[in-house]
Amino acid sequence: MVSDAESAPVFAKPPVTLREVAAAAGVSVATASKALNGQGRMTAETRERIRETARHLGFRPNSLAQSLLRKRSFTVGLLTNDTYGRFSLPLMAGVSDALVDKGVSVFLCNVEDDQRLGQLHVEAMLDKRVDGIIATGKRIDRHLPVDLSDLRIPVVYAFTQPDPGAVGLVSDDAGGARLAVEHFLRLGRRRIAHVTGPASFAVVHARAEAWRDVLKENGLAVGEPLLGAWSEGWGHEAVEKVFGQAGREGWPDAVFCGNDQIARGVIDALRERGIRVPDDVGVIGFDNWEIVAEATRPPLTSVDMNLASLGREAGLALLSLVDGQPAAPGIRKLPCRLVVRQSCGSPPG
Amino acid sequence: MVSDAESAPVFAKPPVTLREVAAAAGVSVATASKALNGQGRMTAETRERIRETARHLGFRPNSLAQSLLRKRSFTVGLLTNDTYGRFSLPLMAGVSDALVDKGVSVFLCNVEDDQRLGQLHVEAMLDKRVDGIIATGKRIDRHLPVDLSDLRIPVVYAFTQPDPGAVGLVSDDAGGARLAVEHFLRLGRRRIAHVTGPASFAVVHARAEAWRDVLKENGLAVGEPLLGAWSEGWGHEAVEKVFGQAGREGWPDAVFCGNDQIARGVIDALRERGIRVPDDVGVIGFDNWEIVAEATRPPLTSVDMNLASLGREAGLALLSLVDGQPAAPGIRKLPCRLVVRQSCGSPPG
DNA sequence: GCGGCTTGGGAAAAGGTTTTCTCAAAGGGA
DNA sequence: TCCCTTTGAGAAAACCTTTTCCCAAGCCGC
Repeated sequence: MVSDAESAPVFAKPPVTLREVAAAAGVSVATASKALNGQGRMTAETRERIRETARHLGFRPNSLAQSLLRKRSFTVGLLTNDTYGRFSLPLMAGVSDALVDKGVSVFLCNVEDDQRLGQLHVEAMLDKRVDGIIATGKRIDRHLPVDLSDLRIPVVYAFTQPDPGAVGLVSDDAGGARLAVEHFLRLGRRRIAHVTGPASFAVVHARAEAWRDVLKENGLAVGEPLLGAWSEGWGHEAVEKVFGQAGREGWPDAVFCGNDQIARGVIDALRERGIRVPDDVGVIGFDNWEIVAEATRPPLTSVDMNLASLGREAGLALLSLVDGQPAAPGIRKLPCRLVVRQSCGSPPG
Repeated sequence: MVSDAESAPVFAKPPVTLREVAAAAGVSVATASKALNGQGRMTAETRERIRETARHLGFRPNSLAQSLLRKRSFTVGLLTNDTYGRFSLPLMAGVSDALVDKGVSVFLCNVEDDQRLGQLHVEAMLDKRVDGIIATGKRIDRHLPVDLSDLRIPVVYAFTQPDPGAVGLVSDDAGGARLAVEHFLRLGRRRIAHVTGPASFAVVHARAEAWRDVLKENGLAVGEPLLGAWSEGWGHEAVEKVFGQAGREGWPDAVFCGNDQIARGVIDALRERGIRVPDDVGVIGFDNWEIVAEATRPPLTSVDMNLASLGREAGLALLSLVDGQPAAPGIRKLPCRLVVRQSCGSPPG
């Protein structure tokens, strides 16, 4: 089909410049620029002729030159230390999604937990004149290993601990927990246990407190949450602790879990003890990690933190900051939603 | 500590330019440039004085201006349609890791399976004068929804189907399968079943063929692989099919699974039937998805595709292409490795 | 016929850096 | 003392686009 000469990968042919377009159309570069940008005054036919020439030549303006002039690169940096994790991913997709339509590209910077790497990435981004930075991480209550508090460009924090005075977006964990517990209550469940992660996580306390609050508001007995690891194994252990003792009548009829892996462990352990889910006990997880939630038997009802939306919001917030809109500093909490599957049963009706 | 005036986020202060450094040092910009880049001729003290001035002023060259001039942006694009998946992540980390030290930043572009989005991202990257593009995806045997075959910049394909004549890096799935089966053989297992994904995936055939070959080479009976879905559920089903019938003597003593989720389903189903892992049956998975492999009971031995290395290699390959080194086109397969946990038992000795 | 206004379009600067060319001064040999 | 070479450093072009001025021609009213 194509000749050898053409099929050989020749990367040399340089892109066509505005100067060439102008020459081909018989005008000056100034006029050409104005024609293409809808600026300046000229006859309609001149404008159209230039546009046609540009189209024909496949002209695309050099972003580098534009950025240099406008002092705006249409580029932002996304800093994360959660490269392998499942939190950053939907979040990044949301950011990218919100920005691509506005012609903004995203530099992905994985800083691990390495100060040096963080420094390196931030300097590279600054040198490349990013318009702003979004910082994200695997924990809502930890800082990235890098100081962004004194940059000359705007910074938005999403799903990570913001610096004081900065704009931060996080999930409303307490609200998410309420969603779960109130769902149980609507289904007629009354003895609702809470099995969650380690005390060192802020979200553990936020969710536990909300769990406690809802129970109190409804005049129900409140116990202590069971703190452990974020793992299936801890789910098993917890079931042993709670269901391994005493008479059946003291058992919970619902377990609200701090994440989906714990919930998975809980469900498996319950099944192994012959306790039926959802008939005897309802279970709700957190994170709505689909690949886990859909594989449990029965599929797991779970709280979704809407991370993609969080990412989109973060992208838009950064953009408006870049445009000079003063954003209200402080932490904004975005609502979670409950994804109902089959681990809680149906209302008694 | 800091005054209000200082703590207010003022983004205005522009970066210091070479011109300012030159003025402060009492030389021309040309001399300043040469001093900082180790070019040109001047007295050692002049050079050092300029460098000191630059350091003191916190001068950092504007990458945009440099790129414009050098026609080299130290920026590459990473195209993927696997934003939520677990394959792209380690791969992206590897790419970023290989490039950050060379001052190269990575644009992350999530194209989903959307042609329009792909086009949009590619054009944005081209406009921003990326030096090259790495294409990656969730399947080794599918193209991204975008044509990269005729760009004027180098492209490397990693873990996705390359265009003919391009440079492609993939995992050696056959080699990985051999690793697994040979591990079983070393442990004295002789009746090795293979439960894997749908026939529409090329890797399914590559791995199954390697499985078959190793068995043949060792003079063992070869059956048909069991094709199904990439899910835990299919793992359960498969166990039922294989272990649900006939006498114990016909049962396999090992199951090689096409991914870790299937393996997890297999292990759970075996346990539920009272068949012990690894005593009665050994199990090996594929992907080494740690969060799954470590949560199975017992923890799962699995084939790791070394995706981070794949990413690093892809990054380096692209860089050498950008530097004008002609790389051998075609698909290069990178070896897998076996991560041994406890689902296969110990050698008989 | 002339001053002023509009219209269509160009020249040039700006943005920050690199690189090539040029040039003046100094030094050395005869 | 004169010529040639080396040394040290600056001027200017180049990269590509945008934008601000500026200018010439044509038109209006008077």
